[in-house]
Amino acid sequence: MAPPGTIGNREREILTAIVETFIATGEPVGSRVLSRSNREGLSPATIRNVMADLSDAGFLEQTHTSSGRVPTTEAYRYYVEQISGETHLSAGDENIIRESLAGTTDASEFLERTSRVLSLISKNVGVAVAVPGAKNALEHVYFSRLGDQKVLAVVVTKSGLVRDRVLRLDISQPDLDVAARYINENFRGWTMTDMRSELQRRLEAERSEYDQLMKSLEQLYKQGALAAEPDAQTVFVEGASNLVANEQDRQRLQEMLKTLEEKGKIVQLLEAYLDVKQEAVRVVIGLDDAVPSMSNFVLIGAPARVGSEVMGSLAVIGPTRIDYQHTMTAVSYIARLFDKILNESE
Amino acid sequence: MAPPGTIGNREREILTAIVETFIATGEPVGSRVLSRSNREGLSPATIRNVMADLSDAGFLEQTHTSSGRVPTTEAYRYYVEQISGETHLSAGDENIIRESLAGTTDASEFLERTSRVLSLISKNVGVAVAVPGAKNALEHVYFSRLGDQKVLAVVVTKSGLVRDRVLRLDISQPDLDVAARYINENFRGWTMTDMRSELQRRLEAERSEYDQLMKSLEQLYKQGALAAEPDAQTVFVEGASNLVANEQDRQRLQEMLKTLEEKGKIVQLLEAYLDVKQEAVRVVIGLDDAVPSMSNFVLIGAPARVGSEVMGSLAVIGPTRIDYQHTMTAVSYIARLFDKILNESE
DNA sequence: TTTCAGCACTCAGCGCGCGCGAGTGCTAAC
DNA sequence: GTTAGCACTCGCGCGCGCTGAGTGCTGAAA
Repeated sequence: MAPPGTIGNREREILTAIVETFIATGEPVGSRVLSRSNREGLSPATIRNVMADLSDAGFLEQTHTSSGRVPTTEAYRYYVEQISGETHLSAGDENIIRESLAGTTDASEFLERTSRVLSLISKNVGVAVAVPGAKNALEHVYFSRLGDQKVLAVVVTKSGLVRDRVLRLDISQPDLDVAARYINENFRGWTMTDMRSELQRRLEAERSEYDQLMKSLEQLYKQGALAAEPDAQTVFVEGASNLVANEQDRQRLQEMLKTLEEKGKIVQLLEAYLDVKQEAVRVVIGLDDAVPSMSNFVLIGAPARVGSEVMGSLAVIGPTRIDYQHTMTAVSYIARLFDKILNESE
Repeated sequence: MAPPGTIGNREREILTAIVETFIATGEPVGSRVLSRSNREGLSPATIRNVMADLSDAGFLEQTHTSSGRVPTTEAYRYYVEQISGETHLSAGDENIIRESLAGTTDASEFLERTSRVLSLISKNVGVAVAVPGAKNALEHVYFSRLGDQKVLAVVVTKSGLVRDRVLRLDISQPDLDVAARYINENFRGWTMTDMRSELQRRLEAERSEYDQLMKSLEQLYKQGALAAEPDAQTVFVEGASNLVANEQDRQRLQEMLKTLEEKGKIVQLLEAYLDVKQEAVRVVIGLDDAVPSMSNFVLIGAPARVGSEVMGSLAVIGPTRIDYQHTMTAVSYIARLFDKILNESE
């Protein structure tokens, strides 16, 4: 017998088999079925011994003394380590993805569709968020007087992210044009964050002169015309209805749905777990420390980037007994497609 | 005894009492409780007689022979007819509404928040849709070349609806400016629909000349720069998680959630049932012919208008045992507020 | 004619006991 | 190290009877 905590070849094989059959059936797996599907033809008794060891090592649990075994969070972590590397996307999935995402030109639209595609393919919750834009480079701004006291502000980033808002301000169109020209000429190519802080510095410094331009800029700035906080519209969640099938407890189901409605929480979740610096698909098993009701749920996600610039992230949220292989492949494929499609037109 | 089908004074009073206590408790109501709460002090036996009549008339149902009575769809319809007219918004609700909606300047933002506010107040599903914009008057368009082959198109309507999209096109900025100026000078104030058809006519007519302007316009038009189809982003649904508490059947729950995810279906639902020409709050009881799984659900909605122009609609979707009085008041209040807030700055 | 007390009847829900069967751990033999 | 055998555990489904809320009906009082 292997020392507790360690995993030998035999153990690994059986653990993998348990995880896979549990994912397939959703029911605790016993030694009998396992022995039948085992190609080495081990007897149930032998398997029981191994299972006992795996239980000691913390990879398996029993709902009650005489039930089959259920993989623990640890078991899934181990399982995912084993399988990662292999990738093959089914033709059907590839079709769905290509059809839904072809012809997309801007990041926001791509991400919105992505959430839908992911939910379709994984039969779970697909989410996507577009990065606040704070780190994006400014392409240009555009101000336009609307009605009596309303001003439309449009901010466009190099990466094609567009964001508009209507402000309650009373500035004439010529003044707006001057302000826009000032920003476009001085700050094109700056990140939003840098631009904001530099602008603020200049406003402070030149307060004394206080000409019309500075006055307009200050008003625009204060009303958030150039703000870059996460925007509610840039979080996309799709397929929440799939949770109904995957969570029996009504109380928890309701809490999870509520969480998914809070866009801010989603952003937080993805930011906390997805290391945007790393390109690969990331699998987080057990989301309970972020969202208590999601203890037996996982996040499979990846950053969405164009070249080296991070534009957002995409992920699938599903129960621990999700099809990891399948989902990881799809996520990774779409992440690469994102880069490819959005790069080709720059 | 009143002839079957008709409702006398006594019957009406009892029916109202039944509907109200059922809404409050959610459990079939029997003759005993009813007699206790009845201020005329009728005995259970008498009430039973009346209840039998109401059952015959199709206003009450029993889940089984020896259970209390449950109001039918008909009963709710009758009940709503009775109560409509009275309105008083609680101070708490008014606060929530004022706080959430104050300072909103554009219709889209207002409607988005409205869906959240409605879901909070009614503890049910709040929805809001912004009208496609087809009937909105054009304020101006704005085209901007982004990257190598990308063009940003922004369309602004008089009512403050902004809509942007990125197109894959290769037109120079000067050409874009010419095109934008052409549209702004010729079509400002036109409805989107009229503008589109007139533009198409001109394109056809002047095809022979085929100068650069016409060429740009045609490309822009074809890529949908001026399109006005319903946009996914202009449908707001909030509070879907509240359904968990209100629908016991998992199958149906899942179907309903799925329906709420299909933005198109929501638009359809509101369009079908809300007569935008009419200003008042509309209550639709039993949504089964539109959505089979929503047979015991109701829609309480109103058009959102600025002056006489319809900008969208807002509604609450909830179970038949919703607090009609309360919800209707909130919906009506917000609809009026919409007009007031968005009007004052034009 | 209307109201109501009394009574027999219905039936969902609940708790209880029981047997089935899947699955286990342990032991002893190979 | 492997495995057959065996005693044991325990969730689950089923049937049963009781309880209590609620009904319809009848016949008497107002």
